[in-house]
Amino acid sequence: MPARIALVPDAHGRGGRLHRLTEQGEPVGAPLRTAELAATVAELEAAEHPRWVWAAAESGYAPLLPALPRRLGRCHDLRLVEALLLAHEGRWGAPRSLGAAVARLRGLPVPADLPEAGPSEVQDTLFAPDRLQLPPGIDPLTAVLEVHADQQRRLRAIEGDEARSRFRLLVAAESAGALAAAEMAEDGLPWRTELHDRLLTELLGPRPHIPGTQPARLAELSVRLQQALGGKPFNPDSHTQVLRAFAEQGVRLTSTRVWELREVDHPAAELMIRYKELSRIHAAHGWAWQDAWVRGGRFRPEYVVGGVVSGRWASRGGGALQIPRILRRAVVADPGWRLVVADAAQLEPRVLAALSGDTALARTAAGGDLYQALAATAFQGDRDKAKLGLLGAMYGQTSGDIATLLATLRQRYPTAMGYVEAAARTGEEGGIVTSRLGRPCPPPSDAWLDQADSAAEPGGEGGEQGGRSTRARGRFTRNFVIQASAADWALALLAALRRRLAELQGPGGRPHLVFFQHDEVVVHSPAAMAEQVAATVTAAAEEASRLVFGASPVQFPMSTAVVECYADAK
DNA sequence: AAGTAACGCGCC
DNA sequence: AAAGGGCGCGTTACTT
Repeated sequence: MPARIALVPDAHGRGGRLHRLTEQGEPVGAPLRTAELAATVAELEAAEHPRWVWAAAESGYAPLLPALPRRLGRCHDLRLVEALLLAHEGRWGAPRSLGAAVARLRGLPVPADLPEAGPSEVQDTLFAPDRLQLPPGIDPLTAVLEVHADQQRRLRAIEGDEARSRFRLLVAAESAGALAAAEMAEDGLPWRTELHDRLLTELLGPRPHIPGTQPARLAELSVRLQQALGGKPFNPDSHTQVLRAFAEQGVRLTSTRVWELREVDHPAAELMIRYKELSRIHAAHGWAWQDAWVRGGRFRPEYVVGGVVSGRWASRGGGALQIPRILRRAVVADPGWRLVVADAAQLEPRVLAALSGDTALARTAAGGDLYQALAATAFQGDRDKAKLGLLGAMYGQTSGDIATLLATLRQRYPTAMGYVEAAARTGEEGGIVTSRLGRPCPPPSDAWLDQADSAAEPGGEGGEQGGRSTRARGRFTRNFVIQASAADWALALLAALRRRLAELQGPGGRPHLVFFQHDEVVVHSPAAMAEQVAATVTAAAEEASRLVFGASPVQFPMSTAVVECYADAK
């Protein structure tokens, strides 16, 4: 039975073409044409459970979703895999569209990737540019077959059995992420506009009738600020004007950051902090945001799989990954439904323990609260110190009182600390580090070189340890191995979870993922199934740990809550 | 008028 | 002496 099916939607209408493939990418039989692509795909999914091969989920999957009775199980997303392979091959600048990939294969001029679509373009699929970027005269299905076969060849050519099988796992997990991202964009996060409204009104005053006007509470704070700073009018949103206003009262600030304002002994400082808090909510997540991003009781952000070099996701529009905690009050399950909110407890230090094979740290990571356990063994029970020290080790921080904490960690956990320090050295020397599954970091870039120029050691002490930019890259690679391996794990979790959720079906409906944020998932579930979903999340986390880290003794516990309102989780 | 830099804050 | 990883996004200030 053929393992894969390539799929290409028609440029117009609901039809498309398909072609069965072997695992290696050789076409089997003749191509199929259908006038109802979604229906045909659904039939083939039920009968053959293939791995679907498409140019990109945006064009190959998202348009089918509304008409598909069930979600698809597996895919190979050519654009995401192309990006992974190009990075693996060290070709960082190269475009990754289907058209670019096929042009490279045929020795044609390689088209640049299109800039990412804005929200207006997303709505307007009819006139959306053809994002496949195919060179003229090349049939899209032919291109899919050629590029897929080439990618399978490149995957087979990866040196080392272990490295190759890990990278294949990465390819599968990244592709599963494409499925999950498209599905979450389709389903949306339950969002109660009336609760959001009420919250905004409590904080800011009623919604201004005239758009662009300041809400009452902000206007009032502006006035009080002005009075507290000598009465001269100034714009509290302008850094320069704020600095000047404070300076005229004899308060010299180097910035308008909140932490700096907190240390200022002047009545205006507190007002300024409050103003910044509220104006941020108004500007970033106020009524304008709601109008733009919430429709039909759902917040529908657009996720960008692999949008961060570490493999973390990014989002486009709506700031999906930066929703302030206070706004979680507006995220409420539908009647008769629950939100199962689960996050991996202290994911990154556990990843460090598993990555480095530090058995002492792994033992510490066996129980519930890793920082507490670490504090008990190494920091006389001081949890804050333990946390600060470990985070410092993972981020490359060396300031303040961190040094003694780091020394303690180095002594207790030489293997783990040696691992991050080796990664930092590799980075400082200009080398490449990779995640557990083989996602590589970018090479030293102009950004780091520029930083070297602009920061050219004004102290003049000369760099026996190298310059600021060298150390910055060391911090980057030090953190990369952990952040990117945590992203590997999170992708594996997501893949395992969506597969397991697809097997659950209750009378009230089917539980589905509605949110994913680095180390946290939210599942919208019929109330009667919520506990089962919680157990499924735990099982998925165990599967992810086994897949990514093999037989490591490190545990990756999920802290899970079943709630109606997102704000009530933890 | 439109694009870019800098700032500063939200999330992990 | 100081030295903290990754993003998105909205604002002002400045450049072209």
